[in-house]
Amino acid sequence: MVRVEVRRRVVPPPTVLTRPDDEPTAAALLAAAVEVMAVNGYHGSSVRDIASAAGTSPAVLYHHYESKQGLLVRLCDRGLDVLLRATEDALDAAGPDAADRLEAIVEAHVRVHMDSQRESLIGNSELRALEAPGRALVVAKRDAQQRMFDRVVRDGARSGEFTTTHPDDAARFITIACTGVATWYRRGGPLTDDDVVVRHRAIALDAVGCRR
Amino acid sequence: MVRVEVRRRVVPPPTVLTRPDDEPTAAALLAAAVEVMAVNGYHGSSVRDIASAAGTSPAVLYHHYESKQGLLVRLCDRGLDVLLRATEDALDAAGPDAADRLEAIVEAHVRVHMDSQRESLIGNSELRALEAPGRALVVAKRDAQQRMFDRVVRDGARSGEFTTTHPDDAARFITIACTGVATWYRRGGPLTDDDVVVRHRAIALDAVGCRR
DNA sequence: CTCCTCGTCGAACGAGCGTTCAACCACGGT
DNA sequence: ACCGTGGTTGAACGCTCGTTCGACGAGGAG
Repeated sequence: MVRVEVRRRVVPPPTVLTRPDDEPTAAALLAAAVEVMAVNGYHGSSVRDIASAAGTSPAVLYHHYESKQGLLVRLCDRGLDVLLRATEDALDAAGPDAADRLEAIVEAHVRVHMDSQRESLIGNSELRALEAPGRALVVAKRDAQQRMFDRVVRDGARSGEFTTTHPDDAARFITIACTGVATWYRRGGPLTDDDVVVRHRAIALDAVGCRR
Repeated sequence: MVRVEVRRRVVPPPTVLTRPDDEPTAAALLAAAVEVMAVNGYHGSSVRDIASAAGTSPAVLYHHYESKQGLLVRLCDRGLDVLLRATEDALDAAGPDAADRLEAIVEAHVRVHMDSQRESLIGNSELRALEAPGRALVVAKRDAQQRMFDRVVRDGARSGEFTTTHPDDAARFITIACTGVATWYRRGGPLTDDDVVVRHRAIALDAVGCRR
């Protein structure tokens, strides 16, 4: 009996797929996908729409990405990496006070959702369009992000800096509200980025019952 | 020259369209659409999916609704009516204290988003799938809902019951977090409906800086 | 009994979807 | 000068989409 390695073939040649951003066309396709999907959603955006927005043809999209689905996965994954990285960096730079730490991650989270607004929108509204393998990856990273908020709020509650009696729920409350910034923020609107950050830091502190 | 009335024909017979819920099949179609679209989104759900989930054929869907788009509009519209109605009723029944009023509308908002979870999900994530006329209607009702929160928080801030210095932002913060309940709440999960309500009332009060 | 009306439904329409592929062409090695 | 190679492309694949329509059959009027 001969055992044949069939599984491996499911994954296409990795050289181009694992580093798609080196190729300028791959990056253009990713950017175009962000643009188009943020407006019409995953199922509402056709491969032709995305390709033509990137100035190429559908066929070249398939030279750089496994499929439309693979493009979405890459897009969400990269977006979440940016978010996680920014939040981790903010925590590293913050002092030991729970209030400082909460303000730091709220600011990081909110800024990413303004700077990478469309990626964030897609990452949060197209979770259901992700098929199993990609979804697991994205959900894991979202959970990791949530856990950072949980930890900071829990620490503050334990130390008595925060008076909230429901730290995990308050943490989720805050995360959702800060993520929601991507849904309403408009560059050039009545609030500057800094305005949005300042207010969200303040409201988040209130939400955990921070004595100030 | 003869002028022919062509426009009129675009709109199908109105008797069935203006009161679709009286017809059991129309109601079944609406329920099926909620079920299917909550999972796959508007563009990800086909008319055939919806019709077969309702136990009928695509053709009968077009006897009860103008189009797939019309079905979505009706769905969002009805969902928002339920939400608005619940929130208005809660305000009417609440006392004069800003804290009581905020708790009342938070509870109403959260309960609707748990009871009509799928409708709420669709209404909040498929806004972009709505075409111009329907979208205007839905946006107007969403704004009305937001304005109720704005008013209550502003009143509390003016009277000094709430110490927040950014009442409108806090109101939006709260609305978004409470709307987000529809994205994570699971019936039979670790938290009962009442748990969720109690916690959201408490956190919302904290978020506006309510002295208690 | 006959006819006419009207709701119902299977079948089909053209369009657009995600995806594939064979032909193509520029180009580097021999 | 020649050939082989590998990225690029227009065209096409099979399929599913939203929507339409003509045949059908039950039921009331004459």
